[in-house]
Amino acid sequence: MPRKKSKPMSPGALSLVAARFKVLGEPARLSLLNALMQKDLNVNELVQATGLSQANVSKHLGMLADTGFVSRRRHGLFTVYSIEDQGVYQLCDLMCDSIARRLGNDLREIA
Amino acid sequence: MPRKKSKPMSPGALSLVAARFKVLGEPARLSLLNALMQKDLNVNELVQATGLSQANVSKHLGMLADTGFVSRRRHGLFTVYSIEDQGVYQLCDLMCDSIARRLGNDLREIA
DNA sequence: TTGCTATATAACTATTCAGGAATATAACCG
DNA sequence: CGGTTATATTCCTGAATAGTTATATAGCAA
Repeated sequence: MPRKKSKPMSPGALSLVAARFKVLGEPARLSLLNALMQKDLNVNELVQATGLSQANVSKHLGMLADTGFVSRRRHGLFTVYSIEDQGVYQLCDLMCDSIARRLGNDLREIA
Repeated sequence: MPRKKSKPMSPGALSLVAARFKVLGEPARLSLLNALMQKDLNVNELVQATGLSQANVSKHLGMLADTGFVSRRRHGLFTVYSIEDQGVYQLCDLMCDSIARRLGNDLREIA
């Protein structure tokens, strides 16, 4: 039973939305966000939390900041990052729900 | 003021979630989903609705079906697709909200 | 100033992947 | 059966981009 709720998106809105989903679609960036969801962290702490290289972390953080998902503030030598777009919590929760449903459906198909 | 709500995701969960976000992160696929959000459509109708080539549409539909976002049923010669994962409605709504907030913030920064 | 640490950026490489062209498969009709 | 339509798939090429290495910038301390 289809739901047919939301209004259709314009082509412009579509590419904006897609671009934003794509930012969340990289494991490295999602890993950074995941770490920041626990507490604000500086770059070196994020390097240790994720196991990524410093250059790679900085690059992805730059992209996350440019797209407004995180914000940064300097604290002496350090740059501390925090979640800026609180929507990422719900987005990740929803996606996890979606995966849980999918796993349940798959199991049913096998059985 | 940070929120710190969700529990941290395991590396395995992270890559699953990222992979799923990535599926939504392609304009062509999001466009197909957007069309299907209005009503179920067959491949040729989706070709016309999106302006994409038939091969391209079939390929993206295959990926959307493999990941459980859409389902397909054959109807004679036609294959009719429909939204299977109802979560895409909320996901798109949330992302649109996120964009709206971001645009508002940007304007405030300029002013 | 020099030196040190933290972070950002630039240049390069390698991989991923979207799109197109051609072909294959499937389902119907005569 | 052959023919036609609808859809799927295969192969290829080009563009986008993640990751590495090296370097640059920023801030602090002596």
